[in-house]
Amino acid sequence: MSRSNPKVLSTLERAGGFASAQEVYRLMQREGQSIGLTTVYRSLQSLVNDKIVDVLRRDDGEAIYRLCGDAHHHHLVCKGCGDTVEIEGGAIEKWAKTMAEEFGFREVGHTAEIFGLCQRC
Amino acid sequence: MSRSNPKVLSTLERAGGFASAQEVYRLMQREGQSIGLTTVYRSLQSLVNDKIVDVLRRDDGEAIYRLCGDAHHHHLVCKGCGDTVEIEGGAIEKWAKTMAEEFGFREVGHTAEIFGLCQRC
DNA sequence: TCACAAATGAAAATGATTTTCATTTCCATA
DNA sequence: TATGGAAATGAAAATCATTTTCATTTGTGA
Ligand SMILES: [Zn+2]
Ligand SMILES: [Zn+2]
Ligand SMILES: [Zn+2]
Ligand SMILES: [Zn+2]
Repeated sequence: MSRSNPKVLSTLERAGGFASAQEVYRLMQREGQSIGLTTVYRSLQSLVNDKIVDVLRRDDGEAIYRLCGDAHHHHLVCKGCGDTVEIEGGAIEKWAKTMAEEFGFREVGHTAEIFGLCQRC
Repeated sequence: MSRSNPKVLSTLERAGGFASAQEVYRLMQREGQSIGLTTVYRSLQSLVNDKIVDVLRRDDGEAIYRLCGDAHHHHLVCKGCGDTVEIEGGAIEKWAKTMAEEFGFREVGHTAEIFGLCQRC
């Protein structure tokens, strides 16, 4: 195993605590940092092992890395213009927890997103 | 778009209603059915569009297709073995509706999924 | 300084999925 | 029945994220 390159973590933070390996890599490139894509992948994997970040999957299958302990929230996204509202998910948090307990699941996470057409669209 | 090849659906059923495109393809090959991988992918996609199957992601990113009833529901998925439980989402339905109203969104849909480790894993 | 382990990254390999495109199968209508 | 166009098919190539290889560089303690 290898240790995580600290610049990868700080870039993930700067990206809003939520990005794919490719996105972290491109962001670092744009900022003029010299790093290899391989190192980005290895560092993110190492952060996952250390439980410093979570890994989820986008709908298209790309892995996205999420800083743990980040202020957890959900999104309301407009299908028309892409406008996004960050929303509180209290009801969902409870629901996820209840369901997981009921079926004996551990180390539980969840995804939830609402999409529709905003007033302007 | 194209219509689903009926043999793909019946193979998915025979596979226990839960398999990846590659697995459906290999199964059909083994059974001596002549079909192209492309057609398997297209048929599964079409079944997803028609809401006859759900699509989820394995931990490794591979898409798995799952036959499901037409009633709206959500999933509790094991990150370890892929085992899936269909669950009721009453709390979520209400939450999505409330949030959408609050922000004036129309034609609203949502996604929600819980993942963790099941008892055996 | 030296030796050795860890870190790095370019390039190649992998593997699922999508795209291309030429061919075949259907089907409605004359 | 013949025929023209639309839909379906699949082999091969392209795509794209991710992993593996491997040679090189860097760091560190003796
Ligand atoms: Zn909008
Ligand atoms: Zn939540
Ligand atoms: Zn399990
Ligand atoms: Zn729902």
